[in-house]
Amino acid sequence: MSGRERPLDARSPGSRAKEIKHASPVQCTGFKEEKQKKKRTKTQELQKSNHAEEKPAVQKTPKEKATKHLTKESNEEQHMPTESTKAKTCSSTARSQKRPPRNPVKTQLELETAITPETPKELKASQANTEPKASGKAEFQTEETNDEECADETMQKMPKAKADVDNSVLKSILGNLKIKVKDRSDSSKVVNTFIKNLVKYLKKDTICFSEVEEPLCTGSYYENLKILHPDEFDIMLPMPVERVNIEPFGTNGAFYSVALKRGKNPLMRFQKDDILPASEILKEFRESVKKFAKGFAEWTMTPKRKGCPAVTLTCQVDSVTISLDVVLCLSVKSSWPSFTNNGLKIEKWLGTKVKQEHKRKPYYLVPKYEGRGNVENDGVHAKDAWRVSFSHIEKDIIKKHGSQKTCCEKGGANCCRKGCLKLLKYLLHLLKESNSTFDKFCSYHAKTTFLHACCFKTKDTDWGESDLSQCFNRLLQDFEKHLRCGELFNFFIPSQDLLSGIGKKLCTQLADAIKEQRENGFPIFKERVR
DNA sequence: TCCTCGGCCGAGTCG
DNA sequence: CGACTCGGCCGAGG
Repeated sequence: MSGRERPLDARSPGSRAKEIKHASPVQCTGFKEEKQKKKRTKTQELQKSNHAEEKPAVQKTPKEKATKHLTKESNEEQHMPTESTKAKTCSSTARSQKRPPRNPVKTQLELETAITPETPKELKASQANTEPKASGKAEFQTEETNDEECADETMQKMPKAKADVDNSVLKSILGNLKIKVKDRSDSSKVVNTFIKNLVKYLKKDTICFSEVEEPLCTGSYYENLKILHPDEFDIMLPMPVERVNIEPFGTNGAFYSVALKRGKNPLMRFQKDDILPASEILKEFRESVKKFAKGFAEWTMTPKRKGCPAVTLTCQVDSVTISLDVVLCLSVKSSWPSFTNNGLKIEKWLGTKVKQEHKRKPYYLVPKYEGRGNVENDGVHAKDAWRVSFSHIEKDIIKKHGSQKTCCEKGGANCCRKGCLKLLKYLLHLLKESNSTFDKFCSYHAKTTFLHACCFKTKDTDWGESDLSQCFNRLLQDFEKHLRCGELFNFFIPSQDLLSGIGKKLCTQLADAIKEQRENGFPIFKERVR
């Protein structure tokens, strides 16, 4: 895909907006083990000596816990603007195409037992239950239907039993998608070490990038949405820009030409004719990373890809090739571009306060363009345009996805939102693998569909843990609808249609493929297991 | 149930 | 005094 995500803008928090400085994950890498040991013993000591007063590690009683939470929340509110955010890029898409295919799912007892024998039929049958009889319109109407038709429990149980079957199948698939602890540990160690040192290097040994801020870890790995292997990492390195002028590049509101207003920003040296040329900055950044990476023999630079904002490096960890996208971006702490005004419609889902908090965060600009770099627009080359990114907001929303604060927390009800999204991503991944003409679709399409769906079905009870199958099917139908009408608007920038660059025919094909899977009990999931 | 990682904060240290 | 580092705690996930 060619880049397509777009973030919006946010009102700047004033001065403190930045401080993403403290300990980033990256910081505490190498010492982690030692640290943790120490930590543990220390904690024990503390507990013994009961020196604790408030925050001590003692929290044994629920009461204390509650107190803590409260404190924390209030802290959060106060520090809101500080929260680290990340922007994500589309790079992952391009990357996924290039990455060596790996077999997704390994056979697992769990799955086999769950799926049992004559899968297709059984699944199909069960599915028939979950779905409304006719077309896949509003699945949720099933509920109503049920209410009407079957007032008595037995009737209600029937569909439920089948739904349970579906759920168990899907859950076992989700189980297979989990990342193993050791894999996660191994790869995060490697990545964190590299990034930590890269940032140090940029700060101390470069001029242009000396002001780089704490890394923003974005992308599915850090959203706990990564499936199968921890093999893709997206790290954004923000450069603060105090005052900038941005002018839309093109008409969809996702791309901009950027000019620094006067000041002593180290990037100023790149500015020509009131344009901060993305291509040159990216080039310089790439050089710096390259220079640094020479000291890390295990990491290999991958060739530059046109229109891709990331500098990608790969590293072999055990049998897995990890790819790390490092994206230089501009961090803008002023209000989001006006194209975002009608986006991020999360009021009914997460509330207006949450929305306001998000909009006070900075937004990011990544050196990414669409189409040919030579295309000119008001004297600006496309390759020098920047695309807005709101990955940090996406990450935050996905982490705090409940309409109730306690959703998926201890003591709160669990929902199946993340499960649904993981399954959708996985299905898309498999379909792409089976048919290379689907290359243009990417997981960002899945994520965007999901976010829109959350705004439509806003209650946590709309995504009950036990309704996984129903919710997943509903999400798939949403996706199909978007595909059939060729419209999937950027969640932050509604004027950008993420499907606009993809042929209508292709969209329809994908919709058909998904429908087929849905109606036949997802044979593609099963092929993987056998 | 216990462990690891990521995220956040405050204390401590350095310049 | 501010910038940076370290250590501790917590939640999510496995």
